[in-house]
Amino acid sequence: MPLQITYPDGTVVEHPDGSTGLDVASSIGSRLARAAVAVKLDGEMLDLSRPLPGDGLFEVVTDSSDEGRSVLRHSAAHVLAQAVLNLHQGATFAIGPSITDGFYYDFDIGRPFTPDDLGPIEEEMARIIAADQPFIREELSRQEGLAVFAEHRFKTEIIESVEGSEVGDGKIVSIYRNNGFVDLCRGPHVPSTGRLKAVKLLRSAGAYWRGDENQPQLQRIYGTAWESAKALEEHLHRLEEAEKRDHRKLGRELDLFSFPSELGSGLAVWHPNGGMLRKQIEDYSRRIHEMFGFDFVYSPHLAKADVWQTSGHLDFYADLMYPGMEMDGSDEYRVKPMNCPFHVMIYKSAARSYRDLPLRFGELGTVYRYEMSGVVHGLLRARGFTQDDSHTFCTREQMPEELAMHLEFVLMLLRDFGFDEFEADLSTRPEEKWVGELDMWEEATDSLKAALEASGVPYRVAEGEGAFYGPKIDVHVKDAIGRRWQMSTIQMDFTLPDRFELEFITPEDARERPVMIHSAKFGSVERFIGVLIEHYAGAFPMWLAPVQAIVVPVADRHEDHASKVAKSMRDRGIRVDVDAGSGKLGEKIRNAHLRKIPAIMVVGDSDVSNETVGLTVRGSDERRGTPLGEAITELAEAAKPPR
RNA sequence: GCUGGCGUAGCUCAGUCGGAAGAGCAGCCGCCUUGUAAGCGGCAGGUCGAGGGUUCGAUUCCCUCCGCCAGCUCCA
Repeated sequence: MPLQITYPDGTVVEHPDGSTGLDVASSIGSRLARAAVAVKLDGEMLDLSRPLPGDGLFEVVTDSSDEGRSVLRHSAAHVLAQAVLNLHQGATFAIGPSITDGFYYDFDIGRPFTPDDLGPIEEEMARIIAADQPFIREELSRQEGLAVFAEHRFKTEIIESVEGSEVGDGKIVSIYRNNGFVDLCRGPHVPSTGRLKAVKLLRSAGAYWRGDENQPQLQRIYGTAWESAKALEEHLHRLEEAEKRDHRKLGRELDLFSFPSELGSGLAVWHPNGGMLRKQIEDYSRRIHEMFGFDFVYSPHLAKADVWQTSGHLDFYADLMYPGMEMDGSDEYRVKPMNCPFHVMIYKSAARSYRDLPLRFGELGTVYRYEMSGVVHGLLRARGFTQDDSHTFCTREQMPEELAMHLEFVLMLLRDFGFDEFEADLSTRPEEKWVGELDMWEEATDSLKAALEASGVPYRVAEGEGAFYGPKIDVHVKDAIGRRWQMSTIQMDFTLPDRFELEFITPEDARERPVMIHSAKFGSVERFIGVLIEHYAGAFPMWLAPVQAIVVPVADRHEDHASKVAKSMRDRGIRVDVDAGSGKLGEKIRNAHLRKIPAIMVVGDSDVSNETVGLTVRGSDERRGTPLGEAITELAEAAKPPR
């Protein structure tokens, strides 16, 4: 019986029984066949050399598609394993998947890899690739599989744990052989090792078996593979560019902040430039909170341990909290990891009526969390940081409208900071541990969903990933180089009002519990600034730039005039510096560029006599002889915050 | 927390197989008086992350601590 093969354009073409993916691809075109690394039949990926198992929708997976690269990388991972096993007597191997932009493989060679190990492994891989060994697929029974990998405990464990979703309901395992090397693998693979044109190993690191710190630690080697040397080059170049944006590096270069080791890990100090940047951001936060009807509150940095007991933090969050402080004879105190209990106290400070609700308490609250030492990472993961935190207390009836408002709020804020691509996660009720009433969960989840639908933000539902105390929305942004960052969060809470026995008086003079919405719009101010620095590569829009303009006198005799120009700019609210150094003009211009100051104003003889400046605004050309008043008006306009 | 790699001047980095610590930039002082990305000369700057050990002698070797970097499922 000939196969009825449907092409992506809908045409159906007959192919003889036993035709392979490569046969079909070749019949379509030789270029396509050359670019092919695998095929898909009804969505299932198959090796090129495998006879098509039946009729279906046929697609060619080419080497420069995401799926194709993933096949390349997976095959490269096999070659890596082959090389390591060749080179290291007694080595065993665990898993080696393709990942975004690369691949890795986990090994146990009885010792860690050092950077010096990578070179020889790469050479061995090059040898295997040059030999152009074919990858051959075989299917074995579970028993046979266990026999083949009897000496490799991790492979054995994988076979034993294979679920019904795997090949043949888990009764059959597939393996790939090339030249004596055998790996357990679902496939598909490229036809032969020679198809790997551009492979590079990047680094080694420890990694726990199955990601579990109670399991043995394996040694992982990371690498990357691309369809061509050029694509590999481009990728390495992108890595370099990302490195240039590193907020820790830019933070030092632009003199924004530092992490003095004397203070301890994860604790930042803000220098004047960073302080100005941060002030602009926090001022903006206050303005927009006020706009959306939030009240400002303030709370201390520590509180009695009892309150953390009541809130549940000591039961669920103690690992991340700094240990208690006890003065002789008095109560134990804890530094705050969150602001919620304080805002709850403010709620409780008076008898609340339904007429008071919703109550929205906002605070730039600094919290401290003892993050594991290995995860501390500049501003993006610090141990002391400030949340633009709010807690909204409202009735159940008000909940949908409040949630929609919170989402509108965070989207406006993120857009104002130059992010325009969003993705949201809607995390729903966990299967097992949860509190509150089922219909309340459903109502809240539906409200969050409705708010997301209305906003037009694409979202995915993270089934069961909500906290035990309520569903939530996390908003992610894409930055200038396409990376995804989690920023804002809007979180329902059905447990704190209970734990603290919050009440309000209803129109019927009954007592009822309010519900509570936690929300952090920046997430953490520190982290947000870290992301902003990387997004803008340190070249902030003018309203955020610590120094917005610099006046550069051409020679000493222009310094008085430069000061006057600066003064009149300052009067218009522009943050301006004068470069009164003794250097040449070129040097001062260069320094201004390095400081990423948005506007440069050069003043020389003709400018003094004509009341003009040589104006260069970032992104546009120099304009010699611009009238001073015109320049100032223009810059004052450009320096205005979005709201 | 765990594994590995690191820690030398404010910054970026040389160097010492155990025997007097270096460069560039930045800083300071002079000269130059400058028109859009580095003018020239000089000076100063380091308990070689901290503590302990081995040694005649430690920045170098060993141990502990502090700090930094990468990674620690994107599941054959």
